[in-house]
Amino acid sequence: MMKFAKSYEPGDKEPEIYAAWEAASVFQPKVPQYPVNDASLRGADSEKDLDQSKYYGIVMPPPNANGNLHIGHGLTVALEDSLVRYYRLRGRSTWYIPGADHAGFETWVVYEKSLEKVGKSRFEYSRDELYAQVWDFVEEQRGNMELQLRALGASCAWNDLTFTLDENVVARVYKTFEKMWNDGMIYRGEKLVNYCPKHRTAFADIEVEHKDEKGTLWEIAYPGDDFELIVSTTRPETLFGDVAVAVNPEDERYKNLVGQHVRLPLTKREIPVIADEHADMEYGTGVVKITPAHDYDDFEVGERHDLPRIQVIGEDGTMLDTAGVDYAGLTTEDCRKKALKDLKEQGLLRGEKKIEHAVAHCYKCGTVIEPMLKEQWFIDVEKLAELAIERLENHEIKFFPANKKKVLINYLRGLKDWNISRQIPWGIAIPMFRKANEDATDSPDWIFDTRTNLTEIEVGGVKYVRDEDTFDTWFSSAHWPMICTDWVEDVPNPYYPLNVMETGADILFAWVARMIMIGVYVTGEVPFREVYLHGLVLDEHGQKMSKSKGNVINPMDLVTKYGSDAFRLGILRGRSAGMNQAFSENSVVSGRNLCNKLWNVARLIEDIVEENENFDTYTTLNTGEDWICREIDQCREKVELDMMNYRFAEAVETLYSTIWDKYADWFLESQKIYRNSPLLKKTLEMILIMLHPFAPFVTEAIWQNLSWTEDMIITQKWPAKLEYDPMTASEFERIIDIVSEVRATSQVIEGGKRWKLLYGDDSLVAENTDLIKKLTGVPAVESCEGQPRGLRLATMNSEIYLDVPEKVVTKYRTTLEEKILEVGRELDALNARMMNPAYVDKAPIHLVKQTQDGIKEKQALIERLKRELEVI
RNA sequence: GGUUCCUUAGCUCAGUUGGCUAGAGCGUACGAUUCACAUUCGUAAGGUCACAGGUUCGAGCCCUGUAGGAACCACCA
Repeated sequence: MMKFAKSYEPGDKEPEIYAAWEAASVFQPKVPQYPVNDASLRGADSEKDLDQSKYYGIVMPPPNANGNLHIGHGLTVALEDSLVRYYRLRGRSTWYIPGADHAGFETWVVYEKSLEKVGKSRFEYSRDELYAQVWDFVEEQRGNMELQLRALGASCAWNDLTFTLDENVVARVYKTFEKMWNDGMIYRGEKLVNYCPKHRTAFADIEVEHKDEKGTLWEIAYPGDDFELIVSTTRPETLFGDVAVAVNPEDERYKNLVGQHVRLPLTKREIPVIADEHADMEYGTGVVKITPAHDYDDFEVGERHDLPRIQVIGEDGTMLDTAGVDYAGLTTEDCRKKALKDLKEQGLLRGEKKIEHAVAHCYKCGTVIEPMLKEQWFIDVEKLAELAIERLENHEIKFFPANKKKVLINYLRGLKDWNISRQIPWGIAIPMFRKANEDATDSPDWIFDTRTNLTEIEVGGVKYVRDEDTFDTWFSSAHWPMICTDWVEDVPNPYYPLNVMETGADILFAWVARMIMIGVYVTGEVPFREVYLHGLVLDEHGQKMSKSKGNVINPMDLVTKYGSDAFRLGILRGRSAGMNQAFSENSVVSGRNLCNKLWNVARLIEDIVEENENFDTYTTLNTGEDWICREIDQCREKVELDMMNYRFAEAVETLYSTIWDKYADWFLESQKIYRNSPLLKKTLEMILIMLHPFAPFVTEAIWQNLSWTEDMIITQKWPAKLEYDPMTASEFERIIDIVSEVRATSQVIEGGKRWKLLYGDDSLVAENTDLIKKLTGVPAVESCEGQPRGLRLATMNSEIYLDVPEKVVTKYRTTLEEKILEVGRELDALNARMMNPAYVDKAPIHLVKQTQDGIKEKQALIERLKRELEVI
C-alpha cells in the first residue's frame, strides 16, 4: 500500500492517472459503435436492443486543430466530461467523441498572414497547392490541443477522433449536397453577398458583424430637364452604379416626375425616376438612388423594376472601369473623396449631415463588408427551416436554458438563403463542375461530381472544370452528430440522436440551428435530444476576456498551478446555463482545497480502518451513523436530480457541503471515537464515486491509494440507495444543535471552553457524553445529579448547563435579554399569521399546523429563557 | 427597429411547480494550533431581493408599468 502524503499534489499524479485510463481503454464505449463493419453482427445486435437508456452519446465541439485551448474549452470539457463520467458510472455505454476542426476561415487567415510575412501571396499558387501547404502547416501545429484535452481529464474515445476534413466527413457532406441538388434546394445565383475585400471571400450573413457607426449623409443633386432631384446617400462612390432614382409612390412632392429621367452626375448617363415603396418619404429628401449591384435593398428594387446591375467596385476593393476613367483603379475610399470634391466643384453637392447607422464588418479583420454581386452557391433554406421549426415546436429537443428555443425559432423564421461558397482554398471543395464549352447546349451548365481532386473532368464527351470554391465550414459542421456517430441510413444506431449537444450559446445560430436543419433533413430525426448552452466565461470583474484588455485567463496555467480537478470544480461553480458569468482564480482555489480535504479524509480513514475487514456488511450502531447515511443518500438524490437538469453548479455545491460540512466536520470527528471501519469504507467509497465526475483525478488517485479498493474508480457503479433509520438519524441533529450551542456560548462567555458541561434528565446526552465532550472540547460532560447549577443553555429543549461561576453567569444576562427579544419578534410574526382568518382558512393544513407548532415552540423557548433570566 | 435576458450580502452568483426565519463561495471580524488537513478548525457580522403598482391567505418567484444594464438579430438610403 502506498502511503498517503500529507497533502494532495495533483501535478505528480494527473498525467499518470490519465495514462492509466487510456491504457485500460475505459474511454471507449463498452458497446461497439454502430454500424459495426460486419453486417451479420450488426443485424443481430440491432435486433437485440436499441434501448437508448443504456447508451450515452455526446460529441465534443471540435477545437481548432492547430490552436490551443482557451477558457471556453475548459468550461466545455468540465461540463461534458462530468456528464460523460456520471453516465458511465451509472452504467451507460458512454461515447464521448472528440474532434478537431480544420477551422476553414480561421486557419486560413493565420496561414495567409504567415504567407504575407515571407512576402508571398495566395495568388501565386493554385488552390491544390495552397491546400497542401495549409495541410502541412496544420499538421505541424496539431497535437497541442489534444494534450491539453488530456490534461483537463476529458474521458473521450480517442480512437474515434474525427477531423473535419477526414474522408468520411467529406463523403457525408457530398452526399447531402447531392441530395439537396437533386431536391432542387441548391441554386447558383448571382446575388449580393457579404464580401470582405481584404480576405477576398464571401461570407454568410451570420459571419458579418454589424456595428453602429457615425457616418455622413450627403445630399447630391441629380439634374433633370427642368427640375432636379436631391438624393440622400451615405455612399457617393457607388453613384456610378446607379440605374435609377426612386421616390415613394405616395409622395406628392415628386408624383409628377415619375417616369421622367435625370442625368447621373459625373457621367453622361440618363437614369429613370421610378416609384417604389422602398423610398421613405420621411428620410432625407425622400429621394433615393438605386444601385442594385452594391446595395441589398436596391438589388430588390432592381428586381421589381427589372433594372440592370452595374458593378463598379471590383473584388480587390478598387473601382472598376465602369466607374469611368477618372475613377477606375481608385480605392473606394479615395473614390469617395474625389467624387465628393468633383461634385462640389460642379455645384451638385447640396448638403451633408452626420448620422449614425449600422455598418457591416468582417468578423475577423474588421474591414467594411462590401455587398458584392457574385455568382455563388446558395441553399434555399425555406424547407430546411420549416422542418427544424416543426421539430422544435413539437418539443423534440429540450433546451437548457429553455428560452433559447424561442430565440432559435425566431431566428429560423427570418432566415434567408444560405450562401455556402467561400473563396478560400482551405476547406472542403464544392463538388460542382462548370461546362467548359458553351456550345454544348444540350448539356447542363453545372454538374455534380465528387472527383474534386481533379481540376477538369469529362462527362458524356463534354469537358467540365471544377468550381474553385470551398464550402462554408458551418455546412460541414452541421453534419457533426451524424458523422461522429457513424450514422447510416436504415441502420439502427443507439448513439444517434445524441443525448445532448453541449456548446456555447454564441454559436446557437451558426452551429446548433444548422445541425438541426441538416440533421432532420438527412436523417429524418433531430440530431440530439437535449441542448445545453453555456455562456461566456468573463473575467473576475465581469468583463469579456480579450488580448487587448490583457485579462485573458489561460486554463492550462490554472491546471498547472492547482490541478485539473480544482480547475474543473472552480469553473463549474456559480455557473448556470446560457449566462455570461464571471470567473476568478478564487473559485479554483476553493476547488483545490476540496481536493486536499478529500485527500485528508481518505488519509484519516486509511489510518482508522482495519485491514481485511469485509465492509459489504456494515452496521449503523453508533451515534451519527444513521445520520451520515441519510445525508449521503440525500446528497445522491440531489446530485442525480441536478445532473438530469444540467445544474452542475448545484451538484458541485451539494457534494462540497456534504463532504466538508457533514462528512468531515461531524461524521469523521465522531468516528474518531467509534471507528466503524466497514461503514467508513462504504461511505468513503460513495462520496468518492459521487465526486468523480467533477474531480476525476483526485478521486482516482485516492481510490488507487486506498488499501482495500480494487480496479479503477472510473469504472465503478454509481451508489444505490443507502438504508438508514430516520429516527436515529434525527437524533444526531440534536447532538449537533447542543454542540453548536455550547460552542457559540463559549465564544461569548468568560473562560470559553474551560467549563464543564452538566446535564439533567436527558438520556440522549447521558448516552453520548464522550462524543459531546469530544465535539465541544469542554473538559468534561457530567450529570448534575439533580443539582443544576451554572449557566443553562436555555435555547435547547434539554437540560444542559455550563458549570460556570456566578459572576460569569451575570455577564451573560445581556445576551439572554437580546435572545428573548429576538424570539419574541419571531413569535409575533407567527401569531400575526394565525390571526389572519383567511390564512387559517385557505392555506394548506400542514402549513397551518407548522405555524401552530412553531408558536408553541417559541412560547416554550421564551418561558425557558425568562426563567433562566430570573435565576440570574 | 425586433428578440431574449439580467438587476438578490462588500464581490461573483444560486434560489427548480409562489409557502413561513432568502442560501453558497470568496472577502471581513473575532477566537483556536501537538491529536487527517493552516490548502485547517470554531464563532459571528453583513440583504427594505432595482423601483412602483397589481393578483394571492401568502410574492425574490406570477402580472403590468418604470429605471438601469447586457447579448443577439436587422438592409433603412
